[in-house]
Amino acid sequence: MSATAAPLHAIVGRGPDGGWLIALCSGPARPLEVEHVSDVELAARVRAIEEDCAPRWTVRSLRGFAPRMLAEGIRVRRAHDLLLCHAILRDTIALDPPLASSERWTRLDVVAEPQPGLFDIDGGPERGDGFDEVLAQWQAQIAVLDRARDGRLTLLCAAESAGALIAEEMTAAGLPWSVDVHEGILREQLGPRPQGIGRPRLMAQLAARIGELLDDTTLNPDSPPRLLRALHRAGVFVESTSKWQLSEIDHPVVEPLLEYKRLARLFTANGWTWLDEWVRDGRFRPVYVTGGVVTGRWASSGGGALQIPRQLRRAVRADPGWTLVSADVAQLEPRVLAAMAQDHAMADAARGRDLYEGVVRSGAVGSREEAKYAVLGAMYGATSGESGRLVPRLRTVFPRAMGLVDAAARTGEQGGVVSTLLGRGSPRPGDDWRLVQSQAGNPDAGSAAEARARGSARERGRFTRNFVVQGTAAEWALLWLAEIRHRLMALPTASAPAVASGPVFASRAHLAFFLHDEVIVHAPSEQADAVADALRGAAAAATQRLFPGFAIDVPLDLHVSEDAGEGA
DNA sequence: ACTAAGTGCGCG
DNA sequence: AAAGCGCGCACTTAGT
Repeated sequence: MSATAAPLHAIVGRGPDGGWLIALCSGPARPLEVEHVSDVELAARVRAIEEDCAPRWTVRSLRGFAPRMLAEGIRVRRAHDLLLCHAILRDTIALDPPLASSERWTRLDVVAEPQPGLFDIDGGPERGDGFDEVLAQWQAQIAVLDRARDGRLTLLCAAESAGALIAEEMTAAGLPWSVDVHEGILREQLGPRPQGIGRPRLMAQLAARIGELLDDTTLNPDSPPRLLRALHRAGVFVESTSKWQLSEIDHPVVEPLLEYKRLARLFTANGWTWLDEWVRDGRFRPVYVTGGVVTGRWASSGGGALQIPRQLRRAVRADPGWTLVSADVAQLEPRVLAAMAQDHAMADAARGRDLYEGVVRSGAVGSREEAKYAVLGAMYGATSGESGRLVPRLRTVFPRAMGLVDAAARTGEQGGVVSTLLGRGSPRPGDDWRLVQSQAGNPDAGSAAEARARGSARERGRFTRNFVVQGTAAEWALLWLAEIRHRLMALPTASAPAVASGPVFASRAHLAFFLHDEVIVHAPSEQADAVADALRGAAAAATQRLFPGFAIDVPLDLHVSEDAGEGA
């Protein structure tokens, strides 16, 4: 490698409509060499430099840069996304002062991008940054990271950027999706595809039956107010038409109504229209919005990628000669809580596959069901009901873990900010929140104002309580993803037939889906075992990275099969 | 005719 | 209108 000899390199390329696309190759401090290249030359230069020294490519947004490189068949190994890292470093409380906030480096909250392949979002090249501005922001971020006492924020920025790279790669590769299987499910559940407007046959039949049972043949079950009135007329006194309320009522209309709701959901959210719009060439290509949730979780835009109903997972099918390796973490969040709080008792309970059984063994509660309610209630801030009743029992058995979430809740209630393990900060309370709190402090404030203030304080406490756990779990997941990518890149290319996953992934095992604590890898069949090892090894590595020196089990449920259906 | 808010349900 | 967190999307209704 000639990396040490090469100067710090900046490539400045013209975007399609005259803006700038800038990539800085960072590395050890070296003289800066700026190279202007035309749009046509850009890909070739990136490829050459990547092969030469695998730098950490620094760009305004990987959402602009990565898809373009992938389309050219180029895959960069490391990157730094200035928009995403600006958001982290601006809001962190691990640094005083944090990075200066700048409008110019704040992601515009973006509209869904209907046509994958365009990259004019998030102020990509078209936003018109000057090179000096990008360089200055990069230097500001590097300076802030150098000042940090430990490497946590640096790790977080690297993981966040790796995540952004992976998100673009997964969109490019797509999730292999069988239109035939999907249509089979639709036909079986709903009947044939309706021509033009109108309900599918089985939905229409149910709607008619509901109308008869409620004595209103013009009733539209899709209208909650009318449905509620019709239910009341028929003597069904529910307060809303939600399914959890209906399911507690004993009346002949309940069954067809719940069935109607189930089918309506399938039809409107994942019916034929969804297939037409989102599945092309046997691939579902959702757009992931990395850093889209304040906790650091990903959001998605379009296609409801994060809400694929489990009943449709059967439509996820490997291509011939390929297989799907899926893995998810059992009870990630409480495991992360135990480790970040250094709670050895809870880590003991977490030993093995089922944390809830471990909680029972600890003696805190009597049954697995109770353990589940108690643990979820602890992380979400339950105060009443079954869950709220059980939470206090955990305080005596797991004082450190409970102390951590309780402290986070108190901070939030008082208007403070909390932080994940790697240093992502929670948002400050909004003006309206503070107004409500200060109004309650006025001498002439009524009891209603005080109740409102208490309510919103507790609400915020539940948010910050959950933030530290959800956010740190998201960090574990990012580290896992990055490590998976790294290990998959080390596998040889396949002898299996090439698949329709774009130039980079046609012959390589690749991440195809990610959802908070689970991944799906599309891999040549002969590499199934190697991929499974990679997923397990990556999980162990992520755990070591995030919780060095602390023993915590993070077991995976792993499946290898041709489809990603339940229990496959 | 168009938009914003409310409702309900899917996912973790 | 879940108790108890975080999301996205489709549909209806109320408001302009």
